[in-house]
Parts: sequence; C-alpha cells; structure tokens
Amino acid sequence: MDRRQRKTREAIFSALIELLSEKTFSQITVEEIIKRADVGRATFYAHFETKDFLLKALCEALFDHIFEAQPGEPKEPLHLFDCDAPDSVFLHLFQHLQKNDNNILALLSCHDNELFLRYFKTNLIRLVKSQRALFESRRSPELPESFWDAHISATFVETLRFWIDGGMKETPEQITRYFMLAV
Amino acid sequence: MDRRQRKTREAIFSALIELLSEKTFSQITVEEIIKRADVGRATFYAHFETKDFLLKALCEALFDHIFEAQPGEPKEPLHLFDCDAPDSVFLHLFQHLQKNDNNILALLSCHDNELFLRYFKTNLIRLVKSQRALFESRRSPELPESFWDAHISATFVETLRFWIDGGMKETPEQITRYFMLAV
DNA sequence: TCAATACCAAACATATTGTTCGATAATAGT
DNA sequence: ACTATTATCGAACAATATGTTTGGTATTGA
Repeated sequence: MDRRQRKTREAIFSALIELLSEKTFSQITVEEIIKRADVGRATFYAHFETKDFLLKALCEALFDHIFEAQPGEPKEPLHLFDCDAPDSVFLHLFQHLQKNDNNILALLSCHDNELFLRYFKTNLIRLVKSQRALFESRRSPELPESFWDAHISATFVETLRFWIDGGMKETPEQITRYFMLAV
Repeated sequence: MDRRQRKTREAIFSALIELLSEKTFSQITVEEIIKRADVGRATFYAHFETKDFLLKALCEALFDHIFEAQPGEPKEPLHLFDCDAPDSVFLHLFQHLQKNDNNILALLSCHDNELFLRYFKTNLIRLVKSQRALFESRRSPELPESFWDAHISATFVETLRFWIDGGMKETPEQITRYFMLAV
C-alpha cells in the first residue's frame, strides 16, 4: 500500500479516536475529522464511503491488530495458542489490552465503547469456540452449545468492561481469574 | 398531560420504532420521523431537543412501562416481587417481554438493539441487586459484589438477546431456566 | 365561553454531506 | 534519473439535514 495512503488512513483513524474521547460518534462530523487529521475532504471520501464505514474500518483494523491475524490466512488468532496454561489465551488477551497498543484503551473507555465491545464480542466468538473444552465441565447439559458460546463471550466482554470502568487497577492475572470464576 | 401532546409524542415514538426496524438510528433523519409520524417540524422540536434526546426518551418510556414503576414513588419494580418461586422475578420479566407490549420486540430485534440493551442493563442493575441472595451461593468469595451484579445483569441481557435472535421459540420458563443455569 | 396552548405550514439561516475539478506532489517501477 | 501512475489538495458545488422563527388555526381544560 502506498505510503501516502497509509499515512492518511492512520491520520484519520487517530483523529477519530481522539474525537471519540471527547464526544459521541453521532456528534462527530466529517468536517471535524478531516480538520484534525489535516486531510482534504476529497481525500477522506476517497478512503471511506461514509462516516459509518470509517468506524467499521477502524474497528476491523484494531481487532486485526489485537488478534494479530496472519494477513494471508483465514483470520485465526493463531499465535495465542502457543501457551501452556489452560486459560492463557484469555490472559494473553487481557495482557495485550493492558499494553494499550494503538491507544486502544482510549477507544474502549470512550463514550461509545458499546460500539467497540460489540465488534469485540463478534470476533471473540471464534476464539471461544476453539476453547470450548475449557468451560465444558461447567456447562449444564441442558444448555445449547450456541447459548454457551455466546454466554462465555459476553462474560469476557463484561469482565473487560468492569476492568476498564474501574481504571484497570487489577493485574491481567487477577482479571483473568475473575473471568474464569464468573463463567 | 394534554391529549394532543400525548398523541404526537406517541406518534413520534411509533414512527421511530418503525424506522428502527428498517435502518440504523444514525441513518434515520428527523425528516423521515416527522413525515411518518405526520407531525409538523416545529412540533417535533417542541417535544424533543434533538434526535438523540428522542431516543433517550423512548428508552425511558419503555423501561418505565416494562418495570411498571409507580408514577409517584421512586422507581422500583415493586409488582415483580409479589411472587413465590425464587426466580419468578426474572420469569416475570421474560413473560412480560414475550407479550410484546408497545411493540417492544421490534425495538429489541432492531438493528440498533445494542443501544436499547444498554438502557436495559442499566435499569436491570437495581433489580439484580435486590435479588442478590438468589445467586449468592454461586458467587466465589473472591469476586467483588459489583463485579457479580454486573455479571448477572449482563447474563440476563445476553440470554434475552439469544432468545430474540433465535425467534423466541423457547417458553419463558425454559429461557428463565437457561438464565439461571448460566449465571 | 374563554384563555391557554399545542398544533401546523412555510420560510429561513446554518451546517453537513458527498461529489467534482484541475493542479500539484509523492511514489513505484524501470 | 525518468516516467507513468496515483494520492493528495483546495475550492467550489448541489443536495440534504438541522434547528428556529413566524403568524395563524384548532383543540383543550376550566
């Protein structure tokens, strides 16, 4: 990808992240975004069809980064599986989030964090399905698998939300423990 | 409240609910709302400061209805507590939702239902706190109460989402059981 | 009956959106 | 280093959306 393209793309992403810490997504105008990103109007629309598409692209970019999918392969959080301890996948995720790469925390604690957590949960489902065995013992046989998968994902996101709202005082190990105890 | 006021207010609410089943909230314009509600522009703005305030008002109106708060008293879902079985509060809630008063299901299964479920969860917390005893036995002592409350609320909302997404095939009793088994 | 008030239609200024243009500058490939 | 390609910019543009104001009409509650 052209270096110029990459630069504008990232400038726009950064601008949006900044603005999201100040106000709601619906309150942000394209005008403000391009002004803060210092990018021409036509350029913005050359990159993103609308403001909504920009948000979608931003979410996707961030989750791709968190899960570090291999570009070519079908999106799978492969590198997360190299660990030994049974709950390390989730620990890994929490640790990664704590590192706050790409200022993702600003996004997660912003006004509209619901938006992102939704994307997060969607992407999480794949991971959860691959880790089913971990939680199988706790699942009542009455509960359908699809229900259980959704429940685990929701619990993860809820734990994350709890962590963020409380200022992330707990260690990743501690919060992973909460998660495992809750589900 | 003036009958005219009530009528316009409800016409606007209905119009918004209808539109929400067709598109995202951010895609809906005030223009469309007033056209469908058959209400003058000035009238709309006499009722609601902006589109966002309208949404807020709609959510509040619906939750007041679901929880049937006594108008005068501090908002408490009193009538829900009259039952015997330990999990009947939640069963009651599911039954109430199934009845689909005020077309609330249209809202819950609409594109933007995240918005709505957020309100739902917020209001639910009060109820959950009052029902803590129900779940206390399952709570590990390590887990903070605030974490546990949030977890139960999130599980309820997730169960509700599961129910809606699956076409509400399960009975309220069945879905309540899922909820109680999950948490 | 009457005063209060909610309504409407229409016009309005302003802000926002999304598109188009030619000119300019950065880039990638040779 | 040369060149064709392509991303950018700035500015102007029409189209749409927002929120306000007006004056006149109809409904309401008392």
